[in-house]
Amino acid sequence: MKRFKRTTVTAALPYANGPLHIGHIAGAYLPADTYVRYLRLRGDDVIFICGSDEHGVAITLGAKKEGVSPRQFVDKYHGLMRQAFEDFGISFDIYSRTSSEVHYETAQEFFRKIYDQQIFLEETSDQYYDEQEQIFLADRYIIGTCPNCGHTNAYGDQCEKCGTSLSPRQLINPRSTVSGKTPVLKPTRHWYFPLDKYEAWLREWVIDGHKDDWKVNVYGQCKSWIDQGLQPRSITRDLDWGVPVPLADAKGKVLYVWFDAPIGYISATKELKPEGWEKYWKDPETRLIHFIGKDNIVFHCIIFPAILKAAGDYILPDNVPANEFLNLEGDKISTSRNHAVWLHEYLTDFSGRRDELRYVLTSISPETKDSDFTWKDYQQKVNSELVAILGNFVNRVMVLTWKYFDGKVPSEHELPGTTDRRKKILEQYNKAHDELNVSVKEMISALNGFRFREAQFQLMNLARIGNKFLADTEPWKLAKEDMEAVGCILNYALTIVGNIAIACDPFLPDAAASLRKQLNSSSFDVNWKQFWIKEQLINAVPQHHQLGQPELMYKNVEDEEIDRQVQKLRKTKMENEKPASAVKPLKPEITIDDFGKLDIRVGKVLAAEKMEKSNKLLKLTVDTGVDQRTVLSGIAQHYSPEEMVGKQVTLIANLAPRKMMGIESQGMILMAEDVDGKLRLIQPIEVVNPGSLVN
RNA sequence: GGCGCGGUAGCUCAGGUGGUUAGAGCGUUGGAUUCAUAACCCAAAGGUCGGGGGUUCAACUCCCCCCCGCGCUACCA
Repeated sequence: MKRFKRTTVTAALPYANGPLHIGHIAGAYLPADTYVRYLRLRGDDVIFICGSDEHGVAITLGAKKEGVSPRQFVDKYHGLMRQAFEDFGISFDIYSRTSSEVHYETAQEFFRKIYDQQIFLEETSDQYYDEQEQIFLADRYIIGTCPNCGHTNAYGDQCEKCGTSLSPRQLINPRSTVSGKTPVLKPTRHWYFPLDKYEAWLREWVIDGHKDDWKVNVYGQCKSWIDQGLQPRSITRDLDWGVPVPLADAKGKVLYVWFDAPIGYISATKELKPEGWEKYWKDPETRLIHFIGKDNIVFHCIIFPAILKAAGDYILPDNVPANEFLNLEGDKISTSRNHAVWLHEYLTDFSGRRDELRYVLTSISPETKDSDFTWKDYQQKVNSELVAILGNFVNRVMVLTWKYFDGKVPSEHELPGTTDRRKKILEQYNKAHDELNVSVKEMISALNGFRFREAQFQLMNLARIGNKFLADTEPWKLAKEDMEAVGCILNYALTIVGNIAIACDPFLPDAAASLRKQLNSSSFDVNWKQFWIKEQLINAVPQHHQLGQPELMYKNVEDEEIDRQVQKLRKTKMENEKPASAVKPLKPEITIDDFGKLDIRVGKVLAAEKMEKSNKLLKLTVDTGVDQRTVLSGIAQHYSPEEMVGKQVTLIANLAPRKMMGIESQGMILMAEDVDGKLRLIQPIEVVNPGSLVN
């Protein structure tokens, strides 16, 4: 394995439009923090970079909704997230933001650097323009009727109701959300990054170069992207919030958020180390690691590396340990539906219990597949693992040492195996020692491989072995006959406790602090680094040392506490379900003349077949009375081709034809949409002649 | 529809290049114990390894088909 001098660790920049929830934490920040803490303890040169991602249309839209400026809007959420991270103990070296001055400079410099090499493509295309406000409308600023489900407030990039991804031109009756007016198409110029030109290079770097050291989910996702063929991607937008395109003739253009956001890692590093930042990004002996969620894979493994490559002399990520998603009580976490455990709320409701959340989230870390957080599970893991195994073991050893030796670490010496009892103790000691060293090695190897679940399990194993060692040697029984043996046992038990204090630091920093206090270790814990270097048990606590007072590290989570949380989630769920079943409001009034424009008539389906390569479209041949024509209809999930044949249908016959998937559709079949989204055919109650008008 | 990842005990997960009775932790049940936050320790029960074919002397492990979950992507007048 290649040796590196230093490591740059980044955690995905959270988007500044809402608070943080446990999904964010489990996905990126907790594994990153654990990893960084481990590297620091080992004495490595490491920096841990993060910050708020504050640009993009969603921010401007959110600001507008709250009636504040984008600046005020991001200030609020940046502050909130920053505080929550800090309160939770995520140990960033810097938590910056993309609205900072340094970032503007860095991002513009990047653009210029690539621009000057004439790598970008420039292209003019038609986009919707709001004439009243005199601005081009980004996809999110246009709403209209969703062509799929008929939802009247679908966004230009996606319909929130049916989840369909859209382009603005697909919307029926597009409206600007800024003025409410109908936008017009107008040409605008943008810059594109020619990803396609980097395909061969990416293939070599990712597909050949990282087949074995990247996680399969990450590798597979990249391969899928590259194999599908890469397209040039537009990297600018018409917007007044963002990093301005640094060109004389680019007024009103800003860098597209996905281009500027990852550069934020570099800006933040500059802010942290104005002088020495370059070695963390340009020295080939620096290892770059991105911690992200799976939604970010393509940006960090394909697009950003290509940009770094284009900019020249930057290092590329050595690994991108992306996690899958965390669910909550069996459902997806959803910010908009408020189905989430918010970090800042957890920290209030469970004050002083940061380790508990860290522990549970790491133990269910979605490393290989989506996982599920439940409060019941949280309670069980805290009570039966943190309290019963770890906390209890430490407490037993502390209490015993105080009881028999007034809190003074007993002498460390070889126990002569002069009696059967002592021979047995020696056996138990050897057994425990071997097992402990195996766990230590496996823990460290798991940390190196970003397998934090496994690593934490091995940490707990130390306490498990410790408990068994006490049960096997039974010092409380020996106390009546052989205090020398008791001393040896407790000396070793304290060694285990000391090594746990060292080992738990990356995972459970509060426990580590408590243990240092209980062991009163400030005079000797500088030596603890050896544990990480030797990768084996060390003599962590010197003999004759005076211990501190025992303290309980964890307390049981009571039923009432988790009941309250479960109730809270249930309540928001019920509130969410109400509006979902509501009937849609009336559309604006129209005149009889508006209605008269529509040619609605009854037709008969002569033939029906499934459209190839589409899971929603049926291709219908319809007898309209005046002609036979082809109509494509998005009903394949509601009706099979067989059951459509021979059916009478109602259609709009004078709708402008539209080509879909290579075939022209001449008309639109009318359907009733039930509250659950189910589509049902509209038919006359008796059979009528094909071509009968509907008035 | 295409592509990617996943589907192993109640829960969370291990199971390089196929090979004896499929493992761990937690939970459950029983036992033992009292130093300890009714914790710890021991033992047991519990799985047709998503389903169906195939290759093989032998498949959780290889191949094909199907089903389910998640994601990306196309498309939905």
